[in-house]
Amino acid sequence: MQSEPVASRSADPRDSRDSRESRSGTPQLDAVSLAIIEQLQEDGRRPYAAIGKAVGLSEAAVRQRVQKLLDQGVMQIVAVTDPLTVGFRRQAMVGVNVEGVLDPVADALTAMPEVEYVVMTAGSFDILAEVVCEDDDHLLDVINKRIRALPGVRSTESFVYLKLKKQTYMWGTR
Amino acid sequence: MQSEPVASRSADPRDSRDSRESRSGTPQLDAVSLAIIEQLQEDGRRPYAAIGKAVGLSEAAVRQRVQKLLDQGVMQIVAVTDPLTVGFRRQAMVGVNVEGVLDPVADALTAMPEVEYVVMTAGSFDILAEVVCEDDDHLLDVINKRIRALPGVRSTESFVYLKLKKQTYMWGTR
DNA sequence: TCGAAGCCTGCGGATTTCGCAGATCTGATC
DNA sequence: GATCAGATCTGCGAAATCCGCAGGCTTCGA
Repeated sequence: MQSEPVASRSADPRDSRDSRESRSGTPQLDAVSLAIIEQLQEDGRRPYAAIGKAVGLSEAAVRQRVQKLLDQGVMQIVAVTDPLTVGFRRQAMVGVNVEGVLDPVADALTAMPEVEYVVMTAGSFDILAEVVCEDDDHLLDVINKRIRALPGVRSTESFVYLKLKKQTYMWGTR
Repeated sequence: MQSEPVASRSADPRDSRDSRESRSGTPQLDAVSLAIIEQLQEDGRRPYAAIGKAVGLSEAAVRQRVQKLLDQGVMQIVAVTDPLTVGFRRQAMVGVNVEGVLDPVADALTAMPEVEYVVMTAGSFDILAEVVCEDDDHLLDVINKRIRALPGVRSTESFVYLKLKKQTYMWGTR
């Protein structure tokens, strides 16, 4: 989860227990957990026994691993849709430029229910945020009154969605 | 199960009856189906009986509706993760400017396995594409050798991800 | 009026989930 | 090297869930 180089993985006395965490707090996943995730990326409701057969583990072991992955927040099993199908008529990606530290702005964006996706980036924007709204008024309100009003926000640029062409969640399956 | 976009729906002339389609080919969802989707956005593995109790339907009815929603491609139930956690070290959003028609370029991007997300936008980019790669070399290769090489691509701008702050799939839950 | 289609309910039987106890393995400590 | 603690896996009933199917109700058009 961190852009930090993983190079310095020396003998850290602490990271013995648990599933070995890097200093960024990101759990280290072994090949079996990756295989389980891959199975669930194909079908989030696949039975544990079927997954177990595919990855070479018992049903109970798969169940425990899945539960742990969910608890740790490594993955979530959810229904995804095209928002346009579900009644949200306006979506946009908003590029944000920030003065000073990024985190307060990123946290404020994260707290907004209309914001589905927040990522800090390197490039001509500091933060990219995806906004899902019901109509133009709503979108305008979120961008102009709420996002641009945040302290530290220097400027924003919006990209209104015209058509969603692809949406996948299957890295690992390739 | 398919890497097919959730967005694209088959404009089949036959299914005029069915659950009533608008001319965009998008199935019209009633309040109950929306409520079911909402339940599954909270927990993709929630039992049908529990969903039925929440939306006022029998277990079998929920099951049939869910199956239909999946078949129609309205929603998918999948595991989602932060790719950085799962071993993909470099991600970027790529803004693309196109000369002429957009669709050939958008389709070419959609066909690339490293591209997870493609959307046509209004604004200073014509297309936004999210790229998931294993390392810097891979990312560089995709952006410079593959994307920029597409016929019709006038220019691109990349935003390398530093940290994913938020990722939700819960429209309707608000 | 009739038939077809869509959607719902109820109901067993097969399957899956769930909780738990015991076995195994690994690393840390002395 | 002996031992202990923690984590993980397996096996196994009991409970819950999933699944297919038959039947009822309603709508719509011939």
